[in-house]
Amino acid sequence: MSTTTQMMKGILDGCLLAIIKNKEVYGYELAEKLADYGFDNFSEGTIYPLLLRMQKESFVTSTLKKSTAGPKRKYYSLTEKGEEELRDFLERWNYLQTSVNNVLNHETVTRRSGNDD
Amino acid sequence: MSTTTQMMKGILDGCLLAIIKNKEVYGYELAEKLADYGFDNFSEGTIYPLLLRMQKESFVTSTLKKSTAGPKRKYYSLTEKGEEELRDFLERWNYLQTSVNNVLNHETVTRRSGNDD
DNA sequence: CTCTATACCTTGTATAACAAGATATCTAGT
DNA sequence: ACTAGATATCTTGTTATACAAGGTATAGAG
Repeated sequence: MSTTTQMMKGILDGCLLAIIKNKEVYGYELAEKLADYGFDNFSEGTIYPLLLRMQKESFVTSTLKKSTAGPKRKYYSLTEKGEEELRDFLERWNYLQTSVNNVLNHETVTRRSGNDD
Repeated sequence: MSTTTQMMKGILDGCLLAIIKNKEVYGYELAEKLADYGFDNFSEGTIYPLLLRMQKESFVTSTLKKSTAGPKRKYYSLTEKGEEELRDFLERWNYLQTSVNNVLNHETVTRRSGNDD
């Protein structure tokens, strides 16, 4: 398992949420399109289980549509709950970025008061 | 398990490397000091196994020193290999940050040559 | 009818964070 | 001496998630 793989844990789902919000997509497309954003290609064994998980949690819904060449595609779109989850992710991601960069620059922080989310 | 927990995977070790490079520290201290950088307190069940792992991989070395109040402290410092690992981590982290932020801003990336956009 | 590309899904494995608990050391109070 | 509490380290078992490897199915081209 690569080291970058570990860094994607808990981050990839937020990325998918952001992509789906922008534009209806199907799984097979995602596995390829992520490269457009600078990621290495993600395996289908990663994408599909994640999409099913997110649907189970009602973050996304799916509809089958005919393909021009192959079996039907399952297009995903964001639910209201998914948008909320995306907003939460954005907050967590920004906070993580700041904290990690603080460590890397040896900049300590005056602690937030009584905040535990 | 919290959602932020997942996001720390493969990131915490780089953070520890950065802290240790800056200043010799012992494990118990780390578990507390990370809060200064904006992180929630990390459990000792996270810190100690990670330090042992990094020592096993020769990223850090340790020396026991007397404590003013309690058992001996195991102070860790960076090896040459550890510094190299830290540089690698920095690169991976910066690349990850950029890629994730690209996704979140829907900014695709022109990969390699053939740029006619 | 076969081959290839497209499209989706499942099973099992590896890794890393963490909760819970075990162990040991030192000081202070009784 | 004994007890309590803070300090300090380590281990075991659980959980979440990325991924490799494999399976299934559809459609067009030859």
